Amino acid sequence: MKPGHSHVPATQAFANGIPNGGTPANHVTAECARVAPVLSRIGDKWTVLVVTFLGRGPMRFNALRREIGGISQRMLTLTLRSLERDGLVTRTVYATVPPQVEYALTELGRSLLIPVLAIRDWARQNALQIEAAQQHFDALAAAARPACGGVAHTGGRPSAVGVDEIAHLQSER
Amino acid sequence: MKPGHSHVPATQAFANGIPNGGTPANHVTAECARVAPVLSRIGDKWTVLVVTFLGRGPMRFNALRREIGGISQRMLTLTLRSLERDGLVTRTVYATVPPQVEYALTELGRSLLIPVLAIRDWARQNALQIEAAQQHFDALAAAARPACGGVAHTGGRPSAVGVDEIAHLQSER
DNA sequence: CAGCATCCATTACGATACTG
DNA sequence: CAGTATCGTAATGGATGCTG
Repeated sequence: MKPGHSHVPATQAFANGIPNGGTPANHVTAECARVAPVLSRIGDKWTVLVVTFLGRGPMRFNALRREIGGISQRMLTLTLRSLERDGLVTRTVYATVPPQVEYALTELGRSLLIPVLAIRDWARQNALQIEAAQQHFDALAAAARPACGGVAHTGGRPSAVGVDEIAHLQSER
Repeated sequence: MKPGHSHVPATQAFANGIPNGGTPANHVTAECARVAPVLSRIGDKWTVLVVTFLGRGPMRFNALRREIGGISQRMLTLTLRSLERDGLVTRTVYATVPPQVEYALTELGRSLLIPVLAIRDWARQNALQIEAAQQHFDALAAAARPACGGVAHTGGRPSAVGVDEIAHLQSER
């Protein structure tokens, strides 16, 4: 996600914070208020991809674009800007004709690479197991829903986060 | 969230001397297609929080809600459902009055906890450095942008991402 | 207590067109 | 080549009200 969100989960907690109610969560929420935006960055659609690609070495804009494959120019620009802003990548402009811009991880960026690769590897290793779990879950959900029989209420599933998830990609036109 | 590259020609060879060697490049894109949804899940607004809290032990719905602090019921439900669907948490209903539902990490969920905590710790350790980088970046951006009357010199950079978020940079005070 | 359903605002993202 | 500007759409997520 973009770093734009003004609302971090902690605001409400503190607004409601009863001094006597004694929620043990105070330090936790304060902490995650700082951590949350970083996690949002990690989890947005392209950051991890970009960082891992840059982890192989410096790259120019369109090279990155081509390598990554599905990213729009806009999103690559935005992602790189955010990363630059966070001090995770450097942007070096060579005043040539045509212009060349090279992106590279900073030291901080390389340190991020380590846990990021760990997550990626976890995802890689457990992707099949997760898919299996999903299918199992969906099968049970379908069985538990006596939808058939004529009355089809609107839609069936909200599909907000859960069931859907596999769709929506424009390949090309 | 999911870059379902249905195509992505495997035309590219890495132009930067990547330690890729003989591995076909399309392997990478196919792989990240599987990895991407997992990363999206990780990066959504609440998953990491929920997983880390559950990492401490099983918890009931409203306990979780209270602990986390800023989460709406809807999002907690949705997040837990997704996690359950992915086989990362179990949901146990006790047929008491009033009903009790307990959530706990599965084995898979606990294995996820490891890299997730690594990321969280990274975020924690580098939050200040990132904030500093952001302020530095924003300062430069502001300096490059003449707010009034001045010279509109080329080189005045980003207005795309920057402006909108400096205002909201502070999460809580 | 746990949880769905509905409405609604904000945001993310892709496509497209234009610039230095 | 490497962007920027603008638009439309889809997804995200909060608030509220209803259920067993």
